[in-house]
Amino acid sequence: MPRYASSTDVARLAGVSQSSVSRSYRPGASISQRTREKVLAAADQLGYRPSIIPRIMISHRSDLIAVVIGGLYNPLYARVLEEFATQLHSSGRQMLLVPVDSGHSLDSVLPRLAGYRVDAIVSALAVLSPKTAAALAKLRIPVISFNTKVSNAWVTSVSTDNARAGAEIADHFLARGARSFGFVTGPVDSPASAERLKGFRRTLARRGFKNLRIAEGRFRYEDGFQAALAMFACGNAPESIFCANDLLAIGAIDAIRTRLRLRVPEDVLVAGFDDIPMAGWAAYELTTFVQDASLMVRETIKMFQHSPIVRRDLAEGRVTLPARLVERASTSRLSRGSRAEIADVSRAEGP
Amino acid sequence: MPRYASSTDVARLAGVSQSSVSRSYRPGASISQRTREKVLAAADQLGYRPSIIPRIMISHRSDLIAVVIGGLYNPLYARVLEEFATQLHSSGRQMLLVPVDSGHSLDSVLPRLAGYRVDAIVSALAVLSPKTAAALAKLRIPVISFNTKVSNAWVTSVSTDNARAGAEIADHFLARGARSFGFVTGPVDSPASAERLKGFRRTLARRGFKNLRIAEGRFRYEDGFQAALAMFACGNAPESIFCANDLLAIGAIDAIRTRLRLRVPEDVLVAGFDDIPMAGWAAYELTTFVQDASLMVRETIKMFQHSPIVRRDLAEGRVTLPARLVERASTSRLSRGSRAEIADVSRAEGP
DNA sequence: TTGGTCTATGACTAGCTAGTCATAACCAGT
DNA sequence: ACTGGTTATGACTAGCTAGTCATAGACCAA
Repeated sequence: MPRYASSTDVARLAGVSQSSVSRSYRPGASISQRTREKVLAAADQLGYRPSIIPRIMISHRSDLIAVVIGGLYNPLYARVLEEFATQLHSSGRQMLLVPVDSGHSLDSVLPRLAGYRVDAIVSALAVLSPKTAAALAKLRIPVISFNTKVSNAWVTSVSTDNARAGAEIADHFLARGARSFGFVTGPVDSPASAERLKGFRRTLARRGFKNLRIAEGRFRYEDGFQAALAMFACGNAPESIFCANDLLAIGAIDAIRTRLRLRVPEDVLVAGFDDIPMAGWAAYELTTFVQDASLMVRETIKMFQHSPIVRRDLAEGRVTLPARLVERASTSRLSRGSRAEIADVSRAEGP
Repeated sequence: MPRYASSTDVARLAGVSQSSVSRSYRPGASISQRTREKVLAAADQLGYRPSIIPRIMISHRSDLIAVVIGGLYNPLYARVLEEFATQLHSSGRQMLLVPVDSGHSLDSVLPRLAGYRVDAIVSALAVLSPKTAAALAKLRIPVISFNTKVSNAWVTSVSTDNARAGAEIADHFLARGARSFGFVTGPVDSPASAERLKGFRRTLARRGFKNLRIAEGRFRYEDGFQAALAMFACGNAPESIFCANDLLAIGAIDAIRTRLRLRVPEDVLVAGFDDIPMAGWAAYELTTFVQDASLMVRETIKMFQHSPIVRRDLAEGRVTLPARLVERASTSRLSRGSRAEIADVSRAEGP
């Protein structure tokens, strides 16, 4: 067991009081050069570092921020996590990383986090049921829901304007000449996916296109692959497909090209969401929406700088950031008429 | 400031002693049903959860494990991190995530980690200089170096048998008929990359092939892309390329196909390392090596179950795991003779 | 009733650091 | 030498929980 040396141990060895040891580590404290040197020499010999554990008890501040996250297979989340770690670290706080299975609730980990007296919880991905929210309010832990709009006195949220993006891509497809449309969803309980669909569908309807093929996915490459096959299997193939995220879109492109023997973008336009690094790869050149991870994280961290009690009303507890469309080759042009025959996919398997 | 309720608060409200509150949360403790109910009701009202902070002071055990990691842009690392989080969590420990820039030293974060009295440090990616190692030994914090062979009384390591894999892929290329070879490295200070190259080069030499083109990369897609262009730019193009990781390999494939207008695998065989999800994508079908993340993490966690003092010799502090070759289409066949003319890449830009 | 056993409860304490307060040491000016 | 002010130091304490120990109360058998 790694028994850490205490300031008392150092004091004994240096022949001074514990107070002097403590002072040696506080800049600006009233201590003589001579004593400080004695202390630091003794500390070095014992491998002493001041503990912040007692301070947590006294000050009720742990500088620990719990980040509850899952789905790191999605590079966007990996990126967001790294951004969180970096920003928290540089503001002198530590990140307690708590894994959750996608869609799982915070409930089961709450007691443990409370036990460590975390200063705040950032919940990306975990479900925030009203019951959980109530429990959090009782514990008085500020919670920032990342990318999911929930909000009460103790829960605030930072998210992207998904509906707006859905509307934008609809007009983008129309401007490129597409006249039939498909959408590949995320998991049914994903509000982000639902909002993207809503904006997409509403704008299409407003422009007079009510027909929208929808295939279900769960945010993974394989789902996009299968969804594309399913969409093209029963005739009436769409000329453009908007996918709830980039992994789905890339899966769809691979299915369209390698199984259906169609071309992207000549035969089908495909767009995604997130702008993960793979979207820029030469094989895909995927049109997508950038979510500014750095900004989102910065806004999230701002959220718990000020006590939730300071906030005047709930609206202040909600931040919505725009997503920016990045146009790439995957939606550059349709070559109507030259469309190749759709390959037989009756025996379609997974990739 | 989220002032957590204390057991004394609960005791006062419930009209019992602090001891009884504490006992109410310990299964098997000597407490009457009636009292426990009173306590739990009061606790619920105040939103009380026992703090583990005082226990850390008394028992010298924080159940905190620091994981120092960077390079999450590489899906392998994201995967490993998630695995760590999950396994640590299910063994009742918490993960303190510390970000580092690739290749940076542990030194700068060490005082902070010591301040939180972490039970152990897992270092993936961070450099472990002898000086740092000495500091760690003084602090008496066990350190497990993940995927880098370092080892002294307080530092143990878990890594992959990289040289072996390099040898294996050399023979694989030879068996597929390749007679010229290229290698794309990781950053110069990456031991993993160096070992993979070493095994690859030695085996080729042993089989009579001394000529090996080497291009430098830094583990990213863009580097693989540029490395491939550079390799083919000055004539003498290799028939097979082994890349230090999958991102490099995928970048190389994209460059070979979209810029050089050559085919993979017909004109060039390409293999990578890590088996990230993208390696299995239909567009690439990349031959690569699986590192069993789950097993590596399990072995790493085992490392700090037993005090380093218990270990009888240094050899016990080093675990090397095999990497398994996954053959996919990217190395399936060369069609010698039919090789297309290499496109002009004189004005080659990034992807 | 008495003595013994068992259960339930409360008082007390270890563990460590940063801050408060009191005091000791030192210095300069008179 | 003495006063007043400054600087350096030590004693003491808050903060919270799980464990130890002592004791009060309940219960049973004799």
